[in-house]
Amino acid sequence: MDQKKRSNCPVSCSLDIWGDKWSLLIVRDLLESQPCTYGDFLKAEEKIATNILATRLQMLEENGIITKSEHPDSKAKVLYQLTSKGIDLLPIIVEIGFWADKYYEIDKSKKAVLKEIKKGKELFVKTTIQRLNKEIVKNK
Amino acid sequence: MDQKKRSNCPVSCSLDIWGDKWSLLIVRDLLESQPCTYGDFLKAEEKIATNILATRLQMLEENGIITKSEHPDSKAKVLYQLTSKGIDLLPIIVEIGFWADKYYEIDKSKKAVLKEIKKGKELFVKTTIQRLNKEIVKNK
DNA sequence: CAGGATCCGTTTCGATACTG
DNA sequence: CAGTATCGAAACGGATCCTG
Repeated sequence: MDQKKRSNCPVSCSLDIWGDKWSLLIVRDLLESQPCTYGDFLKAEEKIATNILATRLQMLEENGIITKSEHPDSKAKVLYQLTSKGIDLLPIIVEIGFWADKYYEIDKSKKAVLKEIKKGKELFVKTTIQRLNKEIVKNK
Repeated sequence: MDQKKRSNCPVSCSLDIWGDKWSLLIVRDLLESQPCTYGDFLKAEEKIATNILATRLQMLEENGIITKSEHPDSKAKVLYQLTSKGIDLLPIIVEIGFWADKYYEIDKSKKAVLKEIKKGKELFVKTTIQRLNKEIVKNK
């Protein structure tokens, strides 16, 4: 909401997401399987605490990266999903993937996915962004 | 040094750098102007505290992202520069730049640079990585 | 029962003073 | 100039408790 006073450097602008471990993992979870519930995030293997999760979800919403909406079935469940702005983070996550793949032992299935993406990175990024954007509308 | 026990997810692997505000800024500074001294980092507009800077430089060195070396002129000065592994972070920083440019008001000069890069991203990344790698050897 | 607020001991941050 | 030491403030994170 209140745009923090910050330098005009691109990196500096985006520190809320990239300068925070948990925000990064939330974005990753959403890019992999939208939409997610509060409980879905808690299930992730990195074990985020409930209060930390709540503050990060709020921050990401205020920054226009994600939105909340009701679950069609039960009011109790809340669905979180990326906005277009959030979806546009995909190319960055993909590049992080390439880098990690080069220097660390990563999961074999993830490795295979990255290899496929590399063949046609531009196309993959473009079509995935389109797909995710379409899915937003569906759940409106 | 001691590879932390961590999930094999690419994002999870690289949390030391991307999950920490200061590490990210250090990498940015180095990509913009190698090599840097301790004092150079302190001069950056984000005002990092000396103890924080020290811990981050140590961590980045342990992770093989940067190296320390003596200044040719005076022993008192220490030069920090990226390794090849660190230089390979460039594509990620570039993507962050594109994203920030799309959604935030960024510095005009930076905006112009990004526009140029966009025209030939692949080439820019490739030649810049080559240039930086050559410069490492020079200062050995 | 899912989402999330509250409490509280522990860790980390970060500003400044200080040392080699 | 390149770092350590100190110390109050802030953030973490785990358990538990509320609320619809």
